[in-house]
Amino acid sequence: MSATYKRTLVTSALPYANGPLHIGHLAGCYLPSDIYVRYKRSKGEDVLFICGSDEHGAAIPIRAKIEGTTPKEIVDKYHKIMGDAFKEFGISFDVYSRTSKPIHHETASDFFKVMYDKGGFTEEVTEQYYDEEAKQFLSDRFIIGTCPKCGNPNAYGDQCEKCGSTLNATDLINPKSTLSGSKPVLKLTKNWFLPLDKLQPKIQAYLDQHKDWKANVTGQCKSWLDSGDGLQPRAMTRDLDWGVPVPVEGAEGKVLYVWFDAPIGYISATKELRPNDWELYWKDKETRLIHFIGKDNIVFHCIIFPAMLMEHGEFIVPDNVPANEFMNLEGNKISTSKNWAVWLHEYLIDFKDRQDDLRYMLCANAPETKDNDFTWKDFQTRTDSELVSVFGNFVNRVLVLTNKNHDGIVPEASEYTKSDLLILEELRKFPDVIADSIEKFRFREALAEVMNLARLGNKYLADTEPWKLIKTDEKRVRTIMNIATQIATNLAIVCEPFLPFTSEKLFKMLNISPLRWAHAKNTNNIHAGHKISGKIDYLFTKFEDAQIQAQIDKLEQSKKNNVTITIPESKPETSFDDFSKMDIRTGTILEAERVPKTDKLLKLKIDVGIDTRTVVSGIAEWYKPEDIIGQRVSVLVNLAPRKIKGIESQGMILMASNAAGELSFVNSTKPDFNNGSEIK
RNA sequence: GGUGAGGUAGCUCAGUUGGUUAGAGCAUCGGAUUCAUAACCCGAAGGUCAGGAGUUCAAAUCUCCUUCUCACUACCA
Repeated sequence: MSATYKRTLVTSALPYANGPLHIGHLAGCYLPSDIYVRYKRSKGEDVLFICGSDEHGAAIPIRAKIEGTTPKEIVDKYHKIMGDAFKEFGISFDVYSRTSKPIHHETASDFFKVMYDKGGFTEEVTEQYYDEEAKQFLSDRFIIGTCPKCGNPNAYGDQCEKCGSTLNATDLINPKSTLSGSKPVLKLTKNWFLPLDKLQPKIQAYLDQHKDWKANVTGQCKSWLDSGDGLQPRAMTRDLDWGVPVPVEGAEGKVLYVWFDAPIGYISATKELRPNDWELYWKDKETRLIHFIGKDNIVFHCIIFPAMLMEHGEFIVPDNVPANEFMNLEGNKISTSKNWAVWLHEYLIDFKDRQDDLRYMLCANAPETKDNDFTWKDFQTRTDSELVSVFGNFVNRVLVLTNKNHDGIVPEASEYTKSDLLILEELRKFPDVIADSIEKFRFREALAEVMNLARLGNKYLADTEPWKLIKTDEKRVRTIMNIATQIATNLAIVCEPFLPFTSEKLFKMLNISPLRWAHAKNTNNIHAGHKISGKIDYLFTKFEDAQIQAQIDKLEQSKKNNVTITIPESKPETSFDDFSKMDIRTGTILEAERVPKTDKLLKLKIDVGIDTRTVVSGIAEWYKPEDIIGQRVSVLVNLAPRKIKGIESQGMILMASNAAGELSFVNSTKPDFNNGSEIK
């Protein structure tokens, strides 16, 4: 299929510039794309590799506000950290751009304009809050007010973090702008929507043409198309001042939705790289467009972006989106906020010049078909017993024998035995086998084949025993060592996409310039009489137990530290009057049972002194019903009753919540306090 | 609860459209060997393919049910 294409455009998901990169990013997206691109380049194919930082979206100004700095400082900081980490790990982007660049603003803006002029959007006018002092519309996150449901005075416009309910900013009582503190006013605002509902048949047809996509990818697309009412219109503009301004009259103070502008970043980065012929890569039917992403991005790359490209009209659409699943770490989900991660910039310090060891592990154990687990112990085992013992050892045996018996000069092959010819035949097969796996995006399989080539070499040496024969039949040994050296040379070629640093090192030790993929089919890449480097170094070394243990300890530590990391800021001042409106009493749980068909809810019967009442509470994740009978609790008793899952809840239990989101009962510490005692 | 993806050897994972005796690496055990980083090479053992029912000459693979894990989503007063 790829034979009909003249060139390939490969993109990697634009990482969001509000935090550093970890091994999950590498394993899920950047490493596979890099392997793919390096392989294509080695084959001499026309390929571009595009990436950059995603620097827009509401999360960045919010983070800036929290850290007391500007959005620009945030994105500058992380753009550098991420770009450096990619470079250090050999992720060989042809361009690493960023969406804050003028060229991107211009490209995204034009893209929107073209779609707009064609009537590609529907307009919808809604009432949104506007801050008259700051002179801008407020996105939901910038408004706080009293939650209409639980009375929490600090609910955000999109969600009340106290009761968890999803809100509209207009639902809030006493809304306040977090920008100026002033009371926002309701103003009509217009936003532009991509009518995905109307585009559904087109998207369906597009997906139907790509039955060869990975199961996890098609599965998720299907669930969007088939669920409920199918696709829904989605707003492509936001009332925000951080991003690409909407290039339409009457759109002052609006920017493009971050998910509209981010994938266009692929286009603007290509423009930046190839100002003269970028269109060849985006508009020519003979270009194959491939997006490497993690599973969290599937919907945007398989549905929304293709829809945008189709509606714009001039562009080709993605031919494949080989999304990976997630990588877990030591049995737990990787989490930036919980600091449960192996950070790339830290790995580079702790394990200097050992990028290929990590590249190897993350590819050999990549989450290609399902979520996988990374453990440090496994990492140590696999590098020790595979990279060191199989790959490195084979190369070392060849080089040491050559130096010892042949003064470092590659000996000539004279007569091939039958088994020699079989080995050479095997050797010639490897590049195609490996290539076939890479073309199918099966990188772990491809890497396993690379290792099999090293195994072939080890076996050949074990079978022919040149160190014994050297005493009796030097001529035969010369042939054997010639073949062994050819194997090592071809290994240097085929390992390059996966282990670029190792490949370079190996070519240096062989004292030849790097060869390309097509050469790997030859069995005489290194000529008799060639002098290899006198300086022989191990390609890989084992990890010390202490090094590995230190990493495990570091993670354990961050688990503990994490609890104190994020303590929520104190809320605005309140009055005693407001507080004394709350009627909080001590109580005792008499009965507890799970609410059917929910994960978190327990139905409780509580004696609060005044009466015995039913309370529904979202604590099932932390407490088992049978364990909390007789538990003393604090209950807000004058909260308006509310029906939850058909059960009327008559109050609310007070819970302490720590940084990890765990809940704990709050109660009076003297056991003989009677139910119904006031808490004030 | 809804949707999607999964459950295969002690561990980490392959198994393409149903087709001989279900594979690999690591770990384990035995053998051989010393050029090599206690490395390599040969061999053995190890599986009721989550459980059950069905379709078929034939099921890890297709259908249904049950169960568990993960992601998104709903539920949180």
